[in-house]
This record gives sequence, structure tokens and C-alpha cells, in this order.
Amino acid sequence: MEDDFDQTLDSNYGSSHDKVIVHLDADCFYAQVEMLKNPELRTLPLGVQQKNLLVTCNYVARQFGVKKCMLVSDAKRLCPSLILVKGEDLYDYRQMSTKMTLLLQKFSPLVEKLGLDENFVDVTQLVAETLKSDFAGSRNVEGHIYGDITSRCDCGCYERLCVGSQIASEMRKQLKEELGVTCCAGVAYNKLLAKLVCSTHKPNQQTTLFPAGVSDLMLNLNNVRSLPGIGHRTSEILQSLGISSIEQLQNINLELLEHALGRTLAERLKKLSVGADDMVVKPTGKPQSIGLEDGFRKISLESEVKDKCEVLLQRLMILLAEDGRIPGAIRVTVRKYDNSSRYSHRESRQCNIPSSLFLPKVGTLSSNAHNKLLTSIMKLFHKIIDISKPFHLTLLGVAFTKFQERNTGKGSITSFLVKDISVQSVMNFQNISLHGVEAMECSSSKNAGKQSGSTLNYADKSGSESEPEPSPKKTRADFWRGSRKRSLTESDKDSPNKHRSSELRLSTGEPINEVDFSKLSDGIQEELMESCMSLPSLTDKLGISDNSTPNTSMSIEDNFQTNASQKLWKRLGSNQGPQDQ
DNA sequence: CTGGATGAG
DNA sequence: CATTCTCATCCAG
Repeated sequence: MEDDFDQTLDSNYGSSHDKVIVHLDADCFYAQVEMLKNPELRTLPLGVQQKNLLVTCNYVARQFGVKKCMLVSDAKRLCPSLILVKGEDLYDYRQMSTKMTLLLQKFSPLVEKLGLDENFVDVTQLVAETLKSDFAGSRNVEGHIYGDITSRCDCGCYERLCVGSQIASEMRKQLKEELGVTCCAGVAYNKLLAKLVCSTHKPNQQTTLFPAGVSDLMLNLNNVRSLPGIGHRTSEILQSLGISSIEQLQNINLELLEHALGRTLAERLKKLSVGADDMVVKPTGKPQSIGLEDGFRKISLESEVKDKCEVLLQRLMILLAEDGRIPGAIRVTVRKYDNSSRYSHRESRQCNIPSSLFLPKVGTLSSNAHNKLLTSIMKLFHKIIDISKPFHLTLLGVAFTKFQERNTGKGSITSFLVKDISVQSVMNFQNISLHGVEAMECSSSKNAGKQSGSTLNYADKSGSESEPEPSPKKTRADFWRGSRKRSLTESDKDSPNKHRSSELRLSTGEPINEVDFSKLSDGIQEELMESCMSLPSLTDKLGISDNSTPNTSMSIEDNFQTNASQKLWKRLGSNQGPQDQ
């Protein structure tokens, strides 16, 4: 007990080298998506703005000194030719994020999202299988190596991390070829180090960290703020203790730190400071809440509140239909204008809602449900704001929570259909009302002219997550296709029953869909809901046999893992020919 | 369970 | 500092 250090060093918490973690971080993600939607922007300085804030920009713009989280006005002063696109609506970014995660899940089921543009993948298993089947030992590292490797650890981590770097390289290759997205990757034996080393070479590069480089990596961090888990608040507390550097954090007395931060956080930060992290990669499932919010300068009338909420609710209903689950509660969030400035204070209220509002029961009128929800929202609003007095809001948000898993068996099939139908309806509507959006040049710029009629690929989503619904064969097949063949384009075109697989269709104007749906909601909403009601007629259209394949989903994971490692092995074998000795 | 604080991108 | 638009986790009430 007197010996604080024993715990850290002895029990090896978070510092064993037995795992291989890859962290992937898409380069200037929002800007990349915008450039995929409109490739003409590639060579121009591009910024993505939300309200008055430049949330990210491409690397052309960065040459002018434009940076993340700048005021738009400042950015324009630095770079008068800066092209700005609006990024308040996250729909396309979310869509691409889902595609990236799905692609990565082909390498391991252990994929954890961090925000929309980052993923952790635990590839320990795939590495082990690859090492097992690859008897010829010569290994080289793909990409950069961080720090020195003069002293090699004897636990076998050197070989594991080498293979990890090759897997990371393959992941980035597929992300680029299949989705058109460039990423950075970091490879290390825990999450913390994988993330930290990831950002040492940017953009579109990867870096592998071996144990000998850990100390350098940690001590080269500028300050404690660089550690994940230390935000501005904890940083202030540490500052008050005279701690700003990583080295200071490494050396501070643990009890002193516990006094200021509590035992749990203090111990965690102590370990993080020396590069130890025992957090597991927790597979990301469906979100626990789905919400939208809108910030603005001033709202002070109840009618404005109601209008805002109605628009938010309409957009939210689309996200909800895509998710496929039924919410049990709704929450309203506001931010009041606060001149005294401290920091942004939000208040929220939530209430339960009857699930009957969402059941796909024939005869349920959507406008009815919609109105009831809007009424609930306004009630919640009145719980926060006393409208008999003047008020000044700068933000309104609406979110659904407490999702119910749906019924087993038929129920889930039905919901599956409802989800697809709602999306299709929106598509159909787009075809009718908006004519000729833009030519789509989305993914790998090769295949510009995809056929436009097919469905969006939301079905993929339910494929690899918690629900055992759709056939995992797809995933496996996709993996093989993606990995063995150079041209994904060809194989996609060739297979007609492939309409559910991962084609990139970002530039078909999904945001336009959404916006237009909102604006014209009066008419459209009825149309959408009517479509949802007529379930039987849609079963034909959708080709149920495709997704209801009674697939014996035994050891799918094992299967694709095996295939993955075979494929990787093959690839490495053929690529390494000349280098082998 | 609710709502606020904090932190992530 | 947050600023944007989300989402998750932790914790006190």
C-alpha cells in the first residue's frame, strides 16, 4: 500500500502487449464527404461551416492557415477564395460513417466508433490467425514506425504489431477503394496508444508503435489536455495542482491526485500518463438516443418555438424510421441566453410516450401521432420555460430515447420493411418532385454512372449489429469481392441481386431529400405515411426472399475471420515475394 | 429514472 | 473559454 508504484508496474494493468488495436481516423472527414459529393471542390480550398463556425476544412485550405474551429470570418480573411459548404445537417456524414464502420467490421466484430470519423478495431484475433497460417516469418511494417525499435520486446508483440500494420494498410486501402475515403491509422497494443500514435503522421498515413517507443510518445505530448478523458474542466483542476505536462502527471503523488479528482479518475489518469490503458474495444451498437438540435441567435416567441420543434420533429421521424426501433421517451433541450457568460448551460425535460404512436398499425394516422408528439414537446418546453415572462433561447433540441427492442419473429420482419419503405418513399418522392439532381460521382471516381433506381443500403446496417436478421453471407461475399478483386465496380454491376450491398450513393442528394421533405412536409408526410401503411403491396417490390433467407447463421464470425486471414495472408504472400529472403 | 456536468469528434 | 451538432458516461438527487 505504501508502495504506490507496485500496482502500476506489477499487475500489468493495461500495459501487457497481448492485443493489437488499430485506430482509424478519417482525414478532415466532413470536408472529404463534401468533396466526394462534389469532386470539383477537390482542388479548391474548402471549408465546412456550421452556423458561424468552420468545423473543418480540406488540406488545400490549410495551406492558407485555415484551421478547425475557426470563425468563418477569420477563415475568409486568411483565405478569401475559401469555398464554404453548410454542414449543419449531419445526414451524409452519418451515412458515410456507417459505411466505414461496416467495412471495418469485416476484419473484426470488435469495432468501436468514436464520433463519426474515428474507429477502434481490435484485430488481435485476425492477427493470431494470420500468424498461425503464415509460417514463413519475414515481417515488415507497413507505414511509419514511431520511435526506436532497437530493443525488441520478447513477448511476441513485435510480430503481432507488424501484422497489425499490414491489416491497417489493407483497411485503409479498402476504405479508399470502396468508399473513396482517406484515413490515418495508428497501430499499438492498446486503445490509448493506437489513438495517440495515429495522429503523428497526417494526413493519409499510418504509424505503428512498439513498446520501445511508448515513453517517447507520451513525453512528447504537449500537455495533459492531450490525454483522452482530460477535458477543459479536469485540465483546470490539474492546473490548480500545478500539473500541466505529462511528466508532471506521471510524477505526482497518487493520493494527492485522488483528493482532487476522486479515486477512479485519478488512477485512470495515472496509468494513461505512462501509456497504460486496459479499456477494451466495445462494439458500437445502435445509439441510445437519436436527437436533433438547432442553434440560433434568438427565439423569444412560443410560436417560433413550436415551428422550430415541428421542423426538428419531422426530420427526426425520418431518422427514427431508418433506425427501425420504437422510442419510449422524448426529450426537449433548450439553451437560454446567458449574458453573464460563464459557460453554455442547457436544460432538458423528458417524458414517456406511448409506443402505440409508432406501431405500424393500419389505420393509425401519422398526422395524429405527429400532433401528439408535438403537443408533448410543447408541454416539456413549458416545464422549462415560463412563457408568462420574457425568454431568450439560443438552442432547441428534440431527442428520442428509451428504445424498445421489437418483437421477435414476424414483428421484426415487419419493422424491417417499415424501415425500408420509409426510405424508399422518400426516394420516390425525390424522383417525382426534384428532377435531375446532380450527376453522381461519389465514390471511387471511376464508376460515375451507377444506376440510380435501387434502394439505399440501410439494410446493411442491421446486418452486422445486434439483430440476427439478414444474411451474413453478404458480408462475407463483400469481403471476398472487395479483397480478391481489384475492381469492385465490375462485380457490383454484374450481380443483379446485389442491390442491398454497399454501394456508395452519397451524391444522390440525400440531404436534399431531407430538407425538401421537411419543407414540404404537409403534403409529403401523408404520402410517406400512406406508403408505410400499405405493407402488403410492398413485399413484392422489395424481394423479400433476398433478406429473409433462412440462413443458418452458425459461426459466421469464424467464417469471415478465417477468410479474412486467408485473404490477408494471400495478399501479403504475393506482395512480399521480392522482399523475402 | 431524471437531469446536469463533462468529454469525445 | 465556447463557438457547432451531436452522442456517451458518470453522478447526485
